[in-house]
Amino acid sequence: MANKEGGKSGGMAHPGGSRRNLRQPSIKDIARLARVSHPTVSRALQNSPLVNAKTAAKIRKIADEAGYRASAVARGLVTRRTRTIGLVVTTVADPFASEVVCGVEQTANDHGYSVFLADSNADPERERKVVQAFAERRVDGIIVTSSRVGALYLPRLTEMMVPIVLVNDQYPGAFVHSVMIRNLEGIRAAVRHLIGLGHRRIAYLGDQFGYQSDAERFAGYREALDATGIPFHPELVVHGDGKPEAAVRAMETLLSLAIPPTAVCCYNDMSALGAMQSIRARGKRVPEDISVTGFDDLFFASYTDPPLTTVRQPMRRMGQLAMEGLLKLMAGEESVVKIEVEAELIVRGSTAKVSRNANGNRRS
Amino acid sequence: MANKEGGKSGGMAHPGGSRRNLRQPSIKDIARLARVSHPTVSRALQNSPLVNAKTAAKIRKIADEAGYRASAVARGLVTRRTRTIGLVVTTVADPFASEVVCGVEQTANDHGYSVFLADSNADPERERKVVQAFAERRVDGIIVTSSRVGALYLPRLTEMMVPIVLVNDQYPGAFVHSVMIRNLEGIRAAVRHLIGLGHRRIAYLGDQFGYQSDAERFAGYREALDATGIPFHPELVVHGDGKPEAAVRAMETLLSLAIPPTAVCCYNDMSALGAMQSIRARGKRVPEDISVTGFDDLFFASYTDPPLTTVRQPMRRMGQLAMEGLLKLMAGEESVVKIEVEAELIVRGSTAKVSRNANGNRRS
DNA sequence: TTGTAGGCGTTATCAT
DNA sequence: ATGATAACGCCTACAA
Repeated sequence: MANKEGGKSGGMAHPGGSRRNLRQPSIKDIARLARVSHPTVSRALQNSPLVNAKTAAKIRKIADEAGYRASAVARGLVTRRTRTIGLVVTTVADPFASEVVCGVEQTANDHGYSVFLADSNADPERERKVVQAFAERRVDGIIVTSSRVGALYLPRLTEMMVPIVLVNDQYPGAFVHSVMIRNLEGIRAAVRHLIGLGHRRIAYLGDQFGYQSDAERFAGYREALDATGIPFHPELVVHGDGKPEAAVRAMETLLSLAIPPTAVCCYNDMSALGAMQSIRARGKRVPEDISVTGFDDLFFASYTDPPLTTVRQPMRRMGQLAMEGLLKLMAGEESVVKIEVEAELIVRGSTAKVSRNANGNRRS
Repeated sequence: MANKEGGKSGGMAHPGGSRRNLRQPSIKDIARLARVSHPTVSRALQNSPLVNAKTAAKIRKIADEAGYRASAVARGLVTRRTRTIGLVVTTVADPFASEVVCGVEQTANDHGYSVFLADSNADPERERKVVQAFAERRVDGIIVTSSRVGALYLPRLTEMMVPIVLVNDQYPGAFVHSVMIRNLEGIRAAVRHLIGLGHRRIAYLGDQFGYQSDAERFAGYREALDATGIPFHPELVVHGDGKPEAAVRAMETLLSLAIPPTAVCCYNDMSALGAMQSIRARGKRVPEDISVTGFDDLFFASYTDPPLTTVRQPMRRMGQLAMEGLLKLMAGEESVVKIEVEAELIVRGSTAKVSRNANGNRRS
C-alpha cells in the first residue's frame, strides 16, 4: 500500500488548517453589508412576507454573493429542533441494510432532514455509544434497522425524548412504532410453492436462533407444512447466521442427512447464496436435485445461476415508510406507527418440480 | 400493503408529540441541583483538573441521575467545531459504496465524529442540495465517494471552508486530497493472468465512457496487451454502466462478434455478474468457453458459479484511510493527502486456460 | 415594514 | 477551586 504524503500544498483555497482562522459570514455580516438589522436579514432569507420585497431581494443578493449559509447549529439551538435524525444499522455493508438506508435517506432529504448514520456492528458497547451520540446531537428522531441487541439498549432510548421507529426489529413488543415485513406469509408462500412442485422433504435453513424474524419465518414454514399435512422433521431445520458462509456449513449438515431434502427454504438471499454453493460443492445441481428459495430479493438474486426464487421484501420502500412515520411523530402526531408490508414471491429458476427418483416423500 | 394505524398510544413514555413540551435537562439544571455554578458543571463533566475531585464526582453523579446529555449543538456553536463530517455517495445501495461508508463511519466514530450520510443518486440538483445542507450543518469536513457529477458541484465545495477528501474520484486534478485504487495495475494484473492462461482474444467490458477509473482500467488493459505484443481490436471493447443489466447487453454484443473473445475483463464485479449471465444465456460456459474477471471483490464474488476471479479493492480500508486523512486535515495539518492503495488479483474459478479449439488467436 | 432586546445551552475569559 | 459574565449565530417577541 503506497502512501505518498506530499509536502506543503500549493495554491489551494484552503491549505489544510489555515481555514481555522477564517470565519464564515454570519447574519450580522450580511446585515452590515445590506445596511439593515440582523432580524431583517433573517426574515428576508426565510421569505417572510413581513419584509419589503425590494429590500428582501437586495439582501438575498448580498447574502448569495457573500456565500452566506445560515448556521443550522445556531438555528437548532434556538428552535430546539435540529431537523436531523439518527439512523442505526447493524452494518451498512449488508445489502438489506443498504437498501433501507437508501429509502430513509432520500425521504429524509426530501423533507429537509439530514441523517446521521451509525453502524453498531451488533456490538452492544458500540451501540450504546452511538445512541448517546445521537442524544447529544439532539436528533429529532431515530430509526433503528433490524436491531439485534435491541433489548440491551432500546430501553435507554425511551429516556431520550425523541420518537423511535424500528424496521424489522428482532425484539417486538417493547416498542410501538415499527415497520415490518410479513415474514410468516412470505415464507409460507415460498413453501407452498415448493409443495406445489411436488416437494415433500423441505428443509428450513434459518438465521440464528432467537431472532424474531427467524421465528416468524420458521412459523410460516411450519404452517405451510401443517396445512398440507406434511409431517415436520426436526432434522430438516438448521441454523446459519444470515450470511453465506454459515449457510454453507448449515447446508452441509442437510446434505449429510441419510435422506437429504429435495428443497431448502432459506432465511434470506445471503443464506441461499451459501446454500447453493454448498450444493454445487457436493456435486448436486440446483434445481434438478435440490430446489432453493431465498428471502429479500437482493440485487444479485436475478443473477445467480440459476436465478433465485425468492420472497421480495420492499426494502427501500420500508425505509421510506419508516421515515414517513417518523416525520408524523416528529410533527407531534399522537398515532402509533405500525406498518406491515406484504412479501411477494418471485419465482425464478432455482425451484423446479421434484425429480421422479427423489425419495424425499418416502417417509411422509 | 397493510397499514394499520392504531389509535392513541397507551402507556408509552412519550406518546407522540407530548415530548415537545418537555425539555432535556440543561447544564444549569444540573448546576442548581449540585449547588454550583454552570461553568463548574461544565468543567467537571470534561474531567478538568481545575475542579475539586469530590465536587466533580458529586456533579457527575447528579448529572448521570438526571440523564443529562450535553448538547453538541450548543457546544458546536461556541467551539465552532461540530465534530461532524459529511459523506456523499452516489448511492448507498451499491456494495462498493456501502463498504467505503462502513470504513469511514467506523473510523469517524472511533474518533468522536458523527457522520451525515447523503446519497446523490448522481443527480446534480440533489448533490447541490446535499452540499448546501452540509455547509449549513457546519460539518468539519467532507468525504465524497466516486463522484460522477463531481465537476458540477465540486467547485462549490471549495467555497466552503472545510477540507474535502475524495475516494476514487472520477475527475482527478481538480482536488488535492484523495484516496485512490491503482486501477491500471489492477486490471493489468488481471489481463496478464488471462494472457498467461493462453488467451489472446481478450475483451474489455467497461464502465460509461469518460470516467476516470474506467479510463485507467482500460489503460491497464491496453498496457498488458501491448507488453505482450497482442494486437488491440477495438471491437473487443464495449461499455456498460457498472451495473449488471447494462453488462448483459454489452456482453451480448461481444458474443455476437464473428470471432467472440475467449476472455472478458470486466470493469467491476457488478458488470461481471451481468456478463456471466449473458454468457450462460448464450449456452456457453464460464470458464470453459469464456473466462471472466471482475474488479472490487465484493462479497458475492466467491459465491458466483464459478467463483469470480477478480481484482480486490480494499474498500473498507479506503474509507478508513479517507477518514484518517480528513482527521489530519481537520486538525490543521498542512500536508496533502494523496493515497494510492494496491489492487490485488484474486484468482478463482471464472478463469481457465483457453480451450484448444478456441480460435481466439487466429488473427493475432 | 423594520429595529431592539433577550435567550437557546454551551465554552471561554476573566475575576475572586 | 469556583463564580460571574460574555460570547457563539440565530430566531422570536415586542417595540417603533
